Amino acid sequence: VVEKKLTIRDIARLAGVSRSTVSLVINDDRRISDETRRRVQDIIRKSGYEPNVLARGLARRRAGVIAVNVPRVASHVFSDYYFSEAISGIGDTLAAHGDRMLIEMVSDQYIQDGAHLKLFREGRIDGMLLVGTLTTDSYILDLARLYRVLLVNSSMEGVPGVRADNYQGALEMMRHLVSLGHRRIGFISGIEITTVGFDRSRGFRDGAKEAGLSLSPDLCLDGNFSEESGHQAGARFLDLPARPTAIFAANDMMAIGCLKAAAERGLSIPRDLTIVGGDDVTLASYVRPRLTTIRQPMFDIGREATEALFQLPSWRDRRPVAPDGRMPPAPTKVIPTELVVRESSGPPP
Amino acid sequence: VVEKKLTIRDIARLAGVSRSTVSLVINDDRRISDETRRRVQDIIRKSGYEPNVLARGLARRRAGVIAVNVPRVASHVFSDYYFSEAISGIGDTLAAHGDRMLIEMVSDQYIQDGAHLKLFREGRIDGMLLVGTLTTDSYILDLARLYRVLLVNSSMEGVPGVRADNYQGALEMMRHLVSLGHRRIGFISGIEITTVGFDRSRGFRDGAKEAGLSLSPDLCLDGNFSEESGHQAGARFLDLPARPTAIFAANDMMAIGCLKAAAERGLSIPRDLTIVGGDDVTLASYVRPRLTTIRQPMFDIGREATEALFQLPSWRDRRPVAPDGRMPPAPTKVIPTELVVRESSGPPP
DNA sequence: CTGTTAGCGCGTTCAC
DNA sequence: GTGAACGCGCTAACAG
Repeated sequence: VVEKKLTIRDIARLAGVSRSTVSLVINDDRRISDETRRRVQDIIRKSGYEPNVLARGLARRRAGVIAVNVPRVASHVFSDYYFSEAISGIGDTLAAHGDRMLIEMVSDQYIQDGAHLKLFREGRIDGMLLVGTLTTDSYILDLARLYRVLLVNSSMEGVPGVRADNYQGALEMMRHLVSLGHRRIGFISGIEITTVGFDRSRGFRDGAKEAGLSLSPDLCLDGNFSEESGHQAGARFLDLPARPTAIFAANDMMAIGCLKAAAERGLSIPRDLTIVGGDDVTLASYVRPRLTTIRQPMFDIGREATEALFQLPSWRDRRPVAPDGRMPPAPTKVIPTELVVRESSGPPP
Repeated sequence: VVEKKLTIRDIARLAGVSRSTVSLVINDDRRISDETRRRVQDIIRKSGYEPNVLARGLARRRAGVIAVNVPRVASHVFSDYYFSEAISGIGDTLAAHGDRMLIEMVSDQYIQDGAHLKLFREGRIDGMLLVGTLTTDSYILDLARLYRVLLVNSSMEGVPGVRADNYQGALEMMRHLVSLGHRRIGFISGIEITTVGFDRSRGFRDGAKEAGLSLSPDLCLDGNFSEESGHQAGARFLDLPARPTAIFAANDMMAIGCLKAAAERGLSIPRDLTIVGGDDVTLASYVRPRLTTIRQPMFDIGREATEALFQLPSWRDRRPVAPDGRMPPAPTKVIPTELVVRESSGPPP
């Protein structure tokens, strides 16, 4: 019960032609006559022959594989739709291009070992999509200088990327809150070394400024995207002498933590207090009240990122644009977010 | 700004030895003197040379890659911890073995194209882990006859696999309900052509039999694992003249649908009605009341599956055990589930 | 225009 | 410790 390993030689022999002829047929080269082509194709089909991708990759200098790097831990924590959605978008697009997707779970050790670089050097991959990296991951800069690398939903000077416009998203959220009549809005920041966290903080600040609200330090607390940090910050807000009428948490899990803090104090949402988040995770529409939040189109981001990756010049033909050796600017695409208004936001009491 | 592509030739030249010597050094062969070894290793380290994996794979007849096939759609639907957890377990174990993980999103088209077989034939992968396949996916049988293939959390006669013991899990759930005093237990089945759905149905039936409960058809409704199907079935149960005191849904999403049906009728859980599910998805501990459920250790299953895959004989040396040509039975491992008791289950009113 | 020959891409392995 | 052959397919140059 074994399948004989067929090679291009076997096909050539069976068809009574040379190996190169078979190769030309496979690659649809027009110099092969219809008759020969058909005969060879027939034999290939019947025999179930498939060209060996390793040999092909060697010859073409192209592995036909793209790596998708996700943080080792986040794959647990974020198991929610964030990653799976992005990966679906990436996988779809890669499949359309006939490429495959290698998933790498990145740990600190992985980074220290320089495993990113190794993947390229050993010829395993043609490009790399980085999901969930931190703005402090400086090794990416060197990597991007040498190879096709693209950031998915984060940004870094000099590295190409595709991301959601969380600055604008947070700004819109602020406008939503202000339009409801809120003037005392508490903000719980996320992790500032993620692009998402950083951008939402900026959006909050500028939104507050735009509405002429004071940015008292009481109204800005630090969180870390975890439910527990949201719970703690929420508790502090609610125990303030003059508590905010609305709390804007930089992501949904923290907003859910706030919900808990509010419930513990017998507050009814949104009557007594408005709580909003960001991400639109699955949970956001299952908690009660359902969360008003900022939706990021992760599937589309994955898709766009993959397309953009293919557009990047490979290192072989990357050339400075100017005679002084300046490189062309790294292309970056920003995709709009969507404000999702549900029941957790309402006018102040 | 380019990295010169180094080959084994370059290293050999720099070290003043032959290519084979370099190869032997890389593979820690003892016939190389310490001095030479050190010199070569030094050059390799300093130059950042990495052996080309395509060439190596060609020579060794081993790609160093394992495919993980997940259903194209499920990656949305199940985005919950089921897949991400299994994949984490798989990725961890593969990394420990120095292998990489190729993720394939399987659609109907994919199956029709015979893409599974193609991956092996073209030499891209050494083995395949199948997650979320149906018991009706008969193409797997042929595949497993020829190549290293293993089912993750499902089973099929003649195909090796590692799965959770959902039969036992459902049985325990029934014992839990019975021990609380329930005698009228309604069951909402899942998709019967999944191993999980099938096993939980069996567990329900045997559990009912064990407790001497009647299996009236009123008390068995068909669901399809979706929240909506759980909602509908739950509604039918609750509108029964003699409604069950407990509902056992074959998974959590359907149990959540039941919760909704109960809420619509003003029932308080678990005082008026017990509702339990299966899977222990993230949501299960976020809905109110939190769900009593059956937990499957997906991370461990992923890990065990990967280990088991490596133990499988490769097709090159697969031999019948008996002279009559019988093949050795496909190894299967079953991992215990865990009953998670939360607030959604209690004694009957 | 059709198809062939030769050599390449890169590392492994085995006889010497 | 080395040379040569091998694994498999691609491509440039060339002959019919």
